[in-house]
Amino acid sequence: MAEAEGARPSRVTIRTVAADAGVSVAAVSKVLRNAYGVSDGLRARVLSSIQRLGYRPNVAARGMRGKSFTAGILVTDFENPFLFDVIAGINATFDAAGYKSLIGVGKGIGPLEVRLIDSMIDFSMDGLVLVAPRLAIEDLANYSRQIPTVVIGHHEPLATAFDSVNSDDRRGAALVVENFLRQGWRDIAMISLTPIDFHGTNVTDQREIGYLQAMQAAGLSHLARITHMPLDRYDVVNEALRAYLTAPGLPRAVFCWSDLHAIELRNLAHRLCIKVPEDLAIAGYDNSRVAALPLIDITSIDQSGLLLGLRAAEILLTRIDGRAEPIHEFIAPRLVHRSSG
Amino acid sequence: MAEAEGARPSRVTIRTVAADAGVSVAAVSKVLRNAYGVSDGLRARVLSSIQRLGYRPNVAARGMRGKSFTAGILVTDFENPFLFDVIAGINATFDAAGYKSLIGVGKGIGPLEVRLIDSMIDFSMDGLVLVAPRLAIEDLANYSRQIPTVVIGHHEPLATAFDSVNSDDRRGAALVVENFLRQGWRDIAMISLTPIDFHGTNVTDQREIGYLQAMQAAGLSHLARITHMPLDRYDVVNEALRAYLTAPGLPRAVFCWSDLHAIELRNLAHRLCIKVPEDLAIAGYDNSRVAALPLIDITSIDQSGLLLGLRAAEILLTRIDGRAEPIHEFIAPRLVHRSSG
DNA sequence: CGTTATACGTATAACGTTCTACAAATTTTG
DNA sequence: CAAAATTTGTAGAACGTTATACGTATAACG
Repeated sequence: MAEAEGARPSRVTIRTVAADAGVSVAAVSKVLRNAYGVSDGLRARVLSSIQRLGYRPNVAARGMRGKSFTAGILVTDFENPFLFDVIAGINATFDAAGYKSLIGVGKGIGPLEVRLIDSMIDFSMDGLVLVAPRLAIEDLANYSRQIPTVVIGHHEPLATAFDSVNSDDRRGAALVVENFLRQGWRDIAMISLTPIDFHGTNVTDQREIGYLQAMQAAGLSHLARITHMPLDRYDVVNEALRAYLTAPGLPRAVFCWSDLHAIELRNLAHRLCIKVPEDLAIAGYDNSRVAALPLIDITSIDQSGLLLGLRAAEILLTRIDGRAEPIHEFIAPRLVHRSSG
Repeated sequence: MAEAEGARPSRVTIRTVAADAGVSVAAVSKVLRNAYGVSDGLRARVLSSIQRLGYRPNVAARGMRGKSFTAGILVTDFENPFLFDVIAGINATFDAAGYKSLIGVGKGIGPLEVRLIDSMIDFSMDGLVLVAPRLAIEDLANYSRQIPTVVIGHHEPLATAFDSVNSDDRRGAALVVENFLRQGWRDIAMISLTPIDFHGTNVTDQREIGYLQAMQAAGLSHLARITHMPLDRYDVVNEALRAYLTAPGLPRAVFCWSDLHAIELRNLAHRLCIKVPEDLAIAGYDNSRVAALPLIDITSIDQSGLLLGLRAAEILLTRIDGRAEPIHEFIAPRLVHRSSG
């Protein structure tokens, strides 16, 4: 395949279309936005010109005055398989509404997230979906005043400038405890995430509260204990889990903050000849594909990422349309039982 | 936290800065682009105003005349963990060059990919990195004439309008065959991907060629056989693999197109009491994190996604800077040996 | 000391849209 | 059938930048 070298072909603009159809630029714009005041004849003429020339409105120029019909999605990274479903859900809603989305990867680094959001605003996107942002709370408040924003995975029920959609993390944690109790285990511990945020309203806290409350409800407060671990540094996690398994006072059952912890834990248990679930029961969170593999097979909480994404996008669209009152919504989690506990 | 309701604050523009610094808009623009003809005094004044007001140039407006310093990345989906490294590599290079990236998820659906690329062009992005695009060849040729483009995971060494960076897929396949041969196995089969593309230059073909050539080099052409399977539909894959394992004439060793196949295969073998690697040796591709888990532990080819991404971004930057001669580069793959074969 | 370079700034026309006025043509009224 | 109301289309000013062309000071030259 050999294509012509040299200058890139000049773009078909609204002016090209107007000239071709023999009408004014304004008329073409009206057709594009299907605004008031176009006859059927004119519309047909313009539409056929658009078709013939393969015209596409320039989003950048469009955004400078009106809407760009594009929203930005900010995620931390792709390592967490849960995000895949969330994004699929968001995009499904957007597709149906004629919106497009572009994704930024913030890697959980505050300053990078800030830059990406800046970038999205600068591209005059119409709205933002932030998934588990690590932003400082004042940045979040600040941005949401500049651009319609929906947050997933960040509890802040009193915020008015942005909306949120969350899995009911307290309920999720309770589901795990109840599941363990049903099997007769009482010595239930939790492995949670090392706090990284400065504020006290995030997902991790909710799950810990849910765990503690469920233990209390069962009269087991004295057995409840939480160990914190990071998620990002693989070797650190591995070392910490190994220490956890070899220390005295190993619990009967462990509720892990993420499948990634749970998977690692089952692997290590296997190596150390600790039988799962006979000696140690394990449950994870996110119901990831790996957890479902027969060789791994870990009980997990399904957050229904798809639904979270769907709703977040729907809510964003109404916020873009001018709604001012905040919406804070919860999605019910679901426990998937497997051989690990 | 309660923030003020109502109108979103109006943006700080280049005009605001100019007024604040007591200079012309043009002067500010010059400082921004560090163009010729600004005194140190003026620069300092403008810079301090920018700082104080928190001014950020609007990328959309910027892109309408000059560069937007943003590139688009198109990926198929996030299910394939290999993409994670690629994106990290791309972003590392971009970061260093003051570029930002926004990601579109094409889900391997041609029309959606087309829309996303359109969108990126419309946002006047400076360039495109396409990762394993499913685009029709004429679309690819067409787009690469409109905007600087680098493709990863798509072999087309004669293309002049775009650049490419690829893992040496033939060599990767050969590495697997050689590994199996070293262990004394001769009856080596391949599970490849059901062809989805219309053209004959893609990754899948390259791996098949590499496999066949390596078998031939070992005088084993008569034993070489390739079975095709899809990747997307989980249940279909599972069913196909089960049939594969129970049919007569099971090979001694299987080279799988992706870790996702290999993982599923090892799981099923486990269920069917086929010992790995004693009865059946398995190798995958991509060296994903799951393949590395002790409970899974599958021999795999590392494509070095990070390096692929790094180089692709570097090459894109030079193409944006005006290079006209095409670059088509290869990265050497590496075999990671594990217990599966 | 006049002439020429050179450095520094400024107006202002793009870029591709949207959208508010407004004019012209057509239809509906009384 | 004139007056009013409505429909249909057009100018042209934004939007926030870049970049060209052009003035001035100031410095260098013979």
